[in-house]
Amino acid sequence: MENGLISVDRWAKGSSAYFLTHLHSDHTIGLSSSWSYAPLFCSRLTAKLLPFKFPDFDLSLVRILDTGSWHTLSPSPAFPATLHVFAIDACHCPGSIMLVFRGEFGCRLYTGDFRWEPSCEKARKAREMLVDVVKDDVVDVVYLDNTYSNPIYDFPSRQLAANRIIDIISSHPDHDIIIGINTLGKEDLLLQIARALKIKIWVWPERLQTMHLLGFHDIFTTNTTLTRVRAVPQYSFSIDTLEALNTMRPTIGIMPSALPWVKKSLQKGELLSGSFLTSRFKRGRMSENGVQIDKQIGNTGPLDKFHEYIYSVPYSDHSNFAEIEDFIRLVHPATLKGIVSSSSCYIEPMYYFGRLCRVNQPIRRQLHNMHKRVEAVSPKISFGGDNVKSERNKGKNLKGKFLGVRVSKLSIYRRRQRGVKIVEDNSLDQD
DNA sequence: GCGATCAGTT
DNA sequence: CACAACTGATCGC
Repeated sequence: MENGLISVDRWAKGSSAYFLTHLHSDHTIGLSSSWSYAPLFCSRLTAKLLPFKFPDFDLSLVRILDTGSWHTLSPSPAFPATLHVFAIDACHCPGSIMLVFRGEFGCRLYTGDFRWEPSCEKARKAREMLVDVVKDDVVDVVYLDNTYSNPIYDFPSRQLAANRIIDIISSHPDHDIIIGINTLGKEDLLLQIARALKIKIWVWPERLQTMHLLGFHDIFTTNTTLTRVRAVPQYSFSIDTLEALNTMRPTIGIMPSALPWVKKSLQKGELLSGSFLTSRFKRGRMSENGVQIDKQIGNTGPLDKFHEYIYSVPYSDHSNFAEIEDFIRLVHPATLKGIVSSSSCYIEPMYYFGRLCRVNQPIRRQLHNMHKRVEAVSPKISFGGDNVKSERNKGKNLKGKFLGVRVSKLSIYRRRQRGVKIVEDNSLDQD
């Protein structure tokens, strides 16, 4: 397999520069404390958090990409090309960025994981920044966070979901509250809860350290006697946990996640015809006045009750279908590639968004026609993880058949790694 | 011990 | 069932 000049969220040897969009573990497969192949570019906040995840990481490799300005890598023995890169807040988790690259290969945008809601001020600013960056150029390729690039995925803004969660908590004034979170992300949700209910929030000790690194000093605590709201690792959040807790004190759990809600719709057989939840949230989104709608949503019945003690609220850090569509319309790239391909609901992004691309239109470069396209002798860039099924998996599947075990077709495609390889058109390396 | 991969969990 | 994100077991070195 070819290695490119640069890699994004991909940590195999062979590139001259590596880019990290954010610190979730599905984007750091292959990265470790002892990794040292080449300089690593990331946001300031990611750089700050990096040693916490990888304690002995060689920090002399780290290069900060502040958002809002171009950074240039000039030719040198270590980096044999000129590359311009621009980082923009992806609003996915603290430190997350999307990246615009300009080089011999043209202009390419790697979204990383992102959520840009129209109602989010930070996202609006990021969006303006992107408009400014690409306004005089054509984006040749968008590498897209296509996690939910299927119209069946429709869920409300994080603001609406947060309000729903706050309502659930305030309607259980005598209950302890457990909220499942991961090692990074959903801080805004917890902040809003703390602010709205004027309470502190318990987190586990490592998470408190993260909160301190993120600059939150007075909101979180590791002292259970100071608050009835606790954010716990999602991994330790289960029906059993909640049932055990309820033998001690009345406790409810809240799962801030988009998917159980999809599941619920599926169970009701309403998914394909448009679920009641979908239409409910659509009404909310179409309204001009978000605040009033918040209350409407918040006051609706226990539609998100998942279990006797558990509520599931569709709080997602990935863009929903409508937001992705809006994003593609905005960027209007020549073509698109998904960075996730393991989903059973996966549909080639061009299927839905191809009409928003320029593939069938004349591509006219304007100001930044920096170069002619050189016939690539070899791929110049290789981004992200590859999403090609491995020989090993194929073998495993065959074995399954041989033993008469019914192996899910999906298992062949199971890939946890995120990201994509970027190579020159028509020069895809074969595995 | 380390990294890579697989299996399994919410 | 699925998803993203994570933990833990296992294998090879």
